[in-house]
Amino acid sequence: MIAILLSDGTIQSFPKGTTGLAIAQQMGLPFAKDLLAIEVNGIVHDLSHPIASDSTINWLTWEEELGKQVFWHSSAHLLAAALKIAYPNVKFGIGPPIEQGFYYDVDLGEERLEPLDLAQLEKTMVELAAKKDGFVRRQVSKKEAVDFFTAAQNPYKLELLEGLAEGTITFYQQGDFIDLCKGPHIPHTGFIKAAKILNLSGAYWRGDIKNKQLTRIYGITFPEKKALTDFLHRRAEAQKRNHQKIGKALKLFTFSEKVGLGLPLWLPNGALLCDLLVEFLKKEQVKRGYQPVITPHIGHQSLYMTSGHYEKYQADCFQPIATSVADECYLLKPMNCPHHCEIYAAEPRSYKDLPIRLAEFGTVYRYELHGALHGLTRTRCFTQDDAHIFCRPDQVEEEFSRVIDLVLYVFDLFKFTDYTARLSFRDPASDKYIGSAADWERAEQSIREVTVRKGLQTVSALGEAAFYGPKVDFIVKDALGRSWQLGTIQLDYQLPSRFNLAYTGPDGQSHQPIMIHRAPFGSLERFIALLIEHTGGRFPLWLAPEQVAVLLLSDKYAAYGHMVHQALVDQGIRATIDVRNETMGKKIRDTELRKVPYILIIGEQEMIHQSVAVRTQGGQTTLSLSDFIAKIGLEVMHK
RNA sequence: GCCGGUGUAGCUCAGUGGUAGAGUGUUUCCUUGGUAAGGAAAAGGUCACGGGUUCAAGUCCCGUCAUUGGCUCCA
Repeated sequence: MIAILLSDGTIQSFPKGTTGLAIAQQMGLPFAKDLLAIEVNGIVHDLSHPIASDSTINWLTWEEELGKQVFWHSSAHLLAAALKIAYPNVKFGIGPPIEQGFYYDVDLGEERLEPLDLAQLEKTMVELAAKKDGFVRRQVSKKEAVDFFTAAQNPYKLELLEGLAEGTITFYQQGDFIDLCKGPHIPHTGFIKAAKILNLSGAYWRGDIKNKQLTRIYGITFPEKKALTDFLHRRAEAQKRNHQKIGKALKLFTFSEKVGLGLPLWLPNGALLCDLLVEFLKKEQVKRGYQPVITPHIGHQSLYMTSGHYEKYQADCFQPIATSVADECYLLKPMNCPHHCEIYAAEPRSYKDLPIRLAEFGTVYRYELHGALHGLTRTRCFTQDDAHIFCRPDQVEEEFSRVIDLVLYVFDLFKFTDYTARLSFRDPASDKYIGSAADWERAEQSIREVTVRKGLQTVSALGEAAFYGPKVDFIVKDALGRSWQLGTIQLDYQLPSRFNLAYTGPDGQSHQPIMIHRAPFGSLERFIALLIEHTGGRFPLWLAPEQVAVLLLSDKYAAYGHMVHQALVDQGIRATIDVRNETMGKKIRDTELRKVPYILIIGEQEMIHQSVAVRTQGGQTTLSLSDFIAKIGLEVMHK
């Protein structure tokens, strides 16, 4: 007998080699029929997996994330089986579950998937699922596996097999369909009640651009039809928060082919938003000891050779700008740091001067790949809320920690509560980095210590570091769940060395400062895009391009209405007045669609009492004009 | 850059080979109103662009450009 520690904390004895399914049935669990898989000592297994020794178990159903992952992984197999019926010559790559569903990378050879085929695929999947075929696991020898996929003429699975050791290779079969797979899977296909193919894309085999591009089919499945309907509904709702749609509706920004790809044009409302954010952060940075600097949009090409940016990112820069002087070349700046390094170098620095924090809202230009451009989140021209802190080694942790405070302050203010702080370290196997291993070790260690001390919840990512140093990136999701890096803090021992930056220490000797690159917003464009998606365009009062709209019930009250409007404008409130010949319902609707925080209705009652009828999202109330002005003044001040 | 989708009025979109459409916005007129669409009229189009097939192309085919969903990249 073995002892099983159940998720409710009790311990029970079961025969050695029992399975999750057997335990659940024996215990008569009410949710036994919903069980998808079992976690044994932290590892997810099939319900039919024999448990050999004392273990801690955890039941997995659709309600658990891990359960969903197993469900979707099995669904990928179901999709593959359906594909195999429609395209007998299809060759399979990999088919993992993802955060929302799953995909399968397939090589369709000469065939092409048409949108009409997708509906058929969904239908086939549901039909196959209804057969309730079990997912049968079978351990096979490497030879058998190689023979199988050689016969199937599948180079992808053969390549995967090369990386697998004898004794670890398993096949899963449901119905007629057999796939190389380590599992685990749900008991049978019958759990899958609804399927949707979401989209198609190209995807390089093993993520390598040098490899063949396969067709990636994204899909999602559910244990109930209604869950699929709900999912599609939520998705459609999320799409309404798309920053490009709202940006157009609220006249925030636009793009013009004639100006150029990925070059945003800020309309008055959007420009106001930019200005307000810049003004906010400038004030905040003054409080925190930053000094503003301004640098040109171009710089000598050689400047970027010195920094190393040109060597690394030549292809991602706009072509160098030639002048009438031979061999003279300027680069549209892809980064602000080299300029800031030269400002640091402009005068001799003492250890007493440090830290020096140079801040600039610097606009940079990067020639992003055509296919990578994406609204305001990926542009070829964007403004970084950039600053570079030059400090002594003994100041690194303190400075780094202060920057974290600033980033968190900003995120908190804008209610970006659901972010990931990613420690981006180098991949020791890669040669894309500059600088000594010792510097990197020191820098990564510092970042680890500071983030731990700040109590920041972090995830680590190897290979995500900048070429000159490790960083902490603050990542936020958009309406559709795509991740975008906003804030970033980067530690850099390399540029100070490349630019020969120095300060005189207490010992009278020359020392090299350490640089911290940081940007709480990251880029204004991207930050605003995420702000739009998070607020649905309903900005906090202090940021709303139009804060108050004055609506006249009829032109009989025009004189009072204009007086109210002017009083608001005089107080620095962004107010408009609607004098159109329209019904009140119409004016309110139009104003609500512009997501104006406060609507003032002016009619006879208001004129008599020198008051305003205030309509907000929450409801309506009547205030005296002066009380209203005082109220929103306070609201703006407290953000 | 690569793989799919899409491109029709300022905006949102319908239009499966036979005279270019709707809603909304704009302009003008009527209506003078109490919390999300009052009524009428007018203006508004090189159906992204270029080729091809056809008696005939917004519609079918090819190419280009843009856009969108991904892949790759992201200092």
